[in-house]
Amino acid sequence: MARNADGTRARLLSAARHEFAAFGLAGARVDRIAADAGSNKAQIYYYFGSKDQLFDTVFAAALDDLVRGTPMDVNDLPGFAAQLAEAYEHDPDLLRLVSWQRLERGARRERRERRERRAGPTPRAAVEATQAGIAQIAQAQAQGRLSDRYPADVLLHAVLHIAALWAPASRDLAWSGKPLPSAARDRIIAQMVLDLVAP
Amino acid sequence: MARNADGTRARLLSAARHEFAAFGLAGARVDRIAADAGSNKAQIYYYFGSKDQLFDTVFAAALDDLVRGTPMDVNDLPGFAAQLAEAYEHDPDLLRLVSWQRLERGARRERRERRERRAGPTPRAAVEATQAGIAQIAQAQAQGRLSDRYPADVLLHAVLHIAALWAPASRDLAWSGKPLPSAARDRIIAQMVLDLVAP
DNA sequence: CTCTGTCAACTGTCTAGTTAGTTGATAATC
DNA sequence: GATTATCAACTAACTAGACAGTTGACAGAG
Repeated sequence: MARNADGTRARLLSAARHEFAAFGLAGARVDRIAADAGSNKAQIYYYFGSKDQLFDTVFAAALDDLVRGTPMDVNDLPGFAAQLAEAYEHDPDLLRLVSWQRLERGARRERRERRERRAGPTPRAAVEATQAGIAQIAQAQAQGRLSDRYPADVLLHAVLHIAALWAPASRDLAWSGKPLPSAARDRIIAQMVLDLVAP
Repeated sequence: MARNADGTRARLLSAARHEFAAFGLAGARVDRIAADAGSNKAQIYYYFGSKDQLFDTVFAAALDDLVRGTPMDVNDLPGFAAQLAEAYEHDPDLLRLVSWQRLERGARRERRERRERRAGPTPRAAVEATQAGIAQIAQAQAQGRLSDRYPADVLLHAVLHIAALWAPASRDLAWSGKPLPSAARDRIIAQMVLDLVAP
């Protein structure tokens, strides 16, 4: 086997991303990740330390990628939401990872676990982008370019969730199942956001 | 220990509900459920057949309770959303169960699992209520009492998600963390729904 | 030679599911 | 009304496999 540290690391990360997205932290199998990456289980511990740390690394990378790849445009929140929806469609693992992270690595009391498993660190780039986004929205509201019916953080939160409305991880019983074309979906999402932010 | 089949079954269900809400299907421990219920592991298999079936039972009961306890009022969707939000606040396990169900029991391809674990059945009462709700919304739209900017199923879907905006399982990085009073939260949710449904 | 990357095999623990047997209530039999 | 049979409810102990994490050896590159 050719020696290639960066390549192995990247293959492990990619395999871990798929595995965690599919099965979550508790359901993921370290052996499966190693096998999928064409590597060895020991490599995972060599490179990432533990299963939990591997998950945190995968999650942080995914979120940072998303934030960098789909920057918020405060002057076009409807378009931003539509772009997000397309990112989610293009990579269905993304929102699943987010959901797993909320459920399994969030700040819940975790009544009693073997090892005190503390919540994972939040990815720096994503946190900063979010804070900046809230500030921009607040400013636009102050200038009357956006409705101030809602607090800025609530508004951003709502926009992010509306963008995720079509993701498989959001589907509920109200879902007819008939697949809406991307363009139509984007139009609906943009219109909904417009309904919320129009001054 | 007094013998009480119904009581034991109920205690097991309640313990399972907490356990599954906290840890999900893969993370839940059958032994813990039995211990919490003050019962025995074998009773779980006696009453429910398997861990998966126990989860499905818990989930169906939770969803049916919710649907029955918070019926949709097509003439007051904003109020309906606010009521939902209060139900979610009152029982934080509810939306966690829904999230776990989507992630772990949904119709995903499940790349390869030991046993062919097919997706769980959808609770009858909830499905019927949802279909009825969509029909009512469509009718109200046809009569001009609700905006027809959005298809009826999309509208209901959006309303359900907006109601869940404040649930811990939805919190993302845009979340400031400062707890909004229930009344203020309900007002915001109702306003958002109004923005979407006003003709 | 030595350091880094790699891996097969191993370990101790955990876990879903099973089993064989016990207990208590109810009901039939004398 | 006492004795016995029956069955549902219950339990402790067990099994077989799965799992996260470890080790020690080995190989290629500088």
